[in-house]
Amino acid sequence: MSEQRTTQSSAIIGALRQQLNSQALTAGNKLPAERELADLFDTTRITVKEALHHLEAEGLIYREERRGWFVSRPRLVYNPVSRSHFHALVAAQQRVAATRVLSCESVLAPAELVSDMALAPLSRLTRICRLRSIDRRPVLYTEHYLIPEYFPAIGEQDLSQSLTRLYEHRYGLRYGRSRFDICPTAARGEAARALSLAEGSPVLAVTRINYDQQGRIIDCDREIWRHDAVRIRIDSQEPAFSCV
Amino acid sequence: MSEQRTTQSSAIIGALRQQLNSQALTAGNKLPAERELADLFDTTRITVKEALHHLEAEGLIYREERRGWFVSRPRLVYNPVSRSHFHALVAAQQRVAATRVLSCESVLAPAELVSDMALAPLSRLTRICRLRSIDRRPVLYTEHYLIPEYFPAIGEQDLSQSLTRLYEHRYGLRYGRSRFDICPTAARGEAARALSLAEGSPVLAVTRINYDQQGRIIDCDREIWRHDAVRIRIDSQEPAFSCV
DNA sequence: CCAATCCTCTGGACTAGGTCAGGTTCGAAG
DNA sequence: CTTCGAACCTGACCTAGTCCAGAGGATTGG
Repeated sequence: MSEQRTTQSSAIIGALRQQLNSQALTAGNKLPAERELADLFDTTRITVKEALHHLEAEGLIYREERRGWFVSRPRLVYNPVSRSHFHALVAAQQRVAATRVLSCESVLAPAELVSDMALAPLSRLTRICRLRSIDRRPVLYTEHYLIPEYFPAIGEQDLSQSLTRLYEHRYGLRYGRSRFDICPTAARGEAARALSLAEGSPVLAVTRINYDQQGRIIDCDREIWRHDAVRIRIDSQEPAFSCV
Repeated sequence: MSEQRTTQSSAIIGALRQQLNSQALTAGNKLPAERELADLFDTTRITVKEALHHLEAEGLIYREERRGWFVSRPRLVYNPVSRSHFHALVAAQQRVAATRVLSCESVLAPAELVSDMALAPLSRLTRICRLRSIDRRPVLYTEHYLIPEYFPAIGEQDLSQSLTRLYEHRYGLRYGRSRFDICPTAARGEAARALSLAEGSPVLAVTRINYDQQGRIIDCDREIWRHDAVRIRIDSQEPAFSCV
C-alpha cells in the first residue's frame, strides 16, 4: 500500500502472495507453469522466475525439479535441544513422517570432523545417511558419524527408527551434553540430490556433536533441512547461562 | 572433481570458490563487476549472476546495492540462549561492533504479536528499532517491542547500549525464561532497507519472547540477521529437557 | 495385463542485448 | 577548504527468445 515504485516482479509477488493468503492457492497446490505465468502477467520467464525465487526464499512456495512450483505446507516446529523423536514430533503436529535409510558404511573421517570431534587423523567413522519426509515430501537429509567402537554391528539394526532410542536400548549409551551449530547455507552434492533441490538452494544446516554422560564424544550428526520446512523453537527455562 | 556434466555457471562457481579458498580473494575484497566477470568467463551477465547468487546463498560472498559483490567475513558465532551482550560478544571474536538507534516510538501492537504476547487487542507497545554492525558492515536489524508500563521514559535512555543491561540497571527487571524462534526467511521492507539488502534476500529471523522472573511477559524482540553473517551455536548442558 | 516406447510438459541453462537509478568520484565554482 | 554537479560505475530490472533433459502420462506391442 505504501509502495509507490512498483516493479513488475514485485507486482507478481504481490499478486501471488494475495492468492496464497486468500486460500485460492492452498498448501500442496501446484502453481501454473512459469511460461503460463509469464503470459498471464505479460512478461518474460526470467522476470517470473525472479518473483518465484523471492517467494521461495520466504518459504511460501517450493519447487520440484522439472515438476513445477508448489505451495509450501506449514513449517515443522522443531526443538533440536529437546531430544524428541522425529516421527513422534511430526505426528504431534498432525503430519505423516517417513524415514528412508540411504546408506550405512565405514568412511574416512572428513577433515572438518577430525578437529571438531578431536579424532586421530585418518580415523574411520561409521556414516549413516537418511532421508526423512513429512507428508511424502523429503524435507530433511541427515548424516550421522559414529565412533565405530561404541556401535558394533549397527549396520544390522533397523536404522529407520530413532537412532537415539537405538543407542540407548541396544548399546546402553545415553546422551549427556551436546553442541549445536545452526547455519543457513546452500544445498550441495548428495544432500541436494536427496532433497531433489537445485544445487545452491538455501537450506538450514544443523550440526551437533553429542557426548555421552561420561563426557566422551559418541557421534556427530549433520542435518540438512529444506529451509522452508522448519522453524526452530527453543525454550530456555532459566537464565542458567553465563554472560560473555 | 567427480562432476562430469559441468554447466557454465558451476564452472564459474568452482573458479571463484577456488580463488576464495586460495586467499587470492580475501575477506572484505570486492569482486570484479558482473559485466567484467561475464567477459572473463565469456558468458552473459545472467549466467554470472546465477553463479554469484549461488555463492551468496552459501554465505561466501554478499552484495551491497549497486556497489558490488564482496567476500564475506567469517560468521559471528552467536548463542541466543546465553544472554551475551552484542558488543562484548563481537569484541571477544576480535571484531568491531557498532549500534545505531533507528527509532523509538509508541506503536499499535502488530497482529501476530497480540496473540504471541497475549495482549489485549489494539494494545500499544514501545518499539525500538536498531541496526548493528560488525566491522562497519550492517549485519543485524532488531525490533524490540516493550510493554510500556514496565519501561517509563525509556526514550530518554541511551538505547545504543545493551538493552538487557538497561532493563536490569534502570528498571530492575531481570529475564526469567524465554522462547526463541529461529526461522530462515527473506528480507522485506524496513529490515531489507536498513541492511541494504535486496528485497527477498535470505535472512535468519530470530524472534524471542522474554518473561521476567515472575513469569510475566516483558518484551518481545525480533532480530533479522544477514544469513551469511551468523552461525548459531548452542551448548545444551544436560539432557534436562523432556521428550515429545 | 504388462512393459517398453514415445510424446508432451516442465523447469534448467543459456544467449545477447537494453534501460534505469542509486553510489562514487572528481573537478570546478564559490 | 567546502560544496555541488556532472560523468561514470554498478547492480537492478527487463525483453525475447533458444535448446536441453528429466518427469510423467499415453500409447502400443507382446
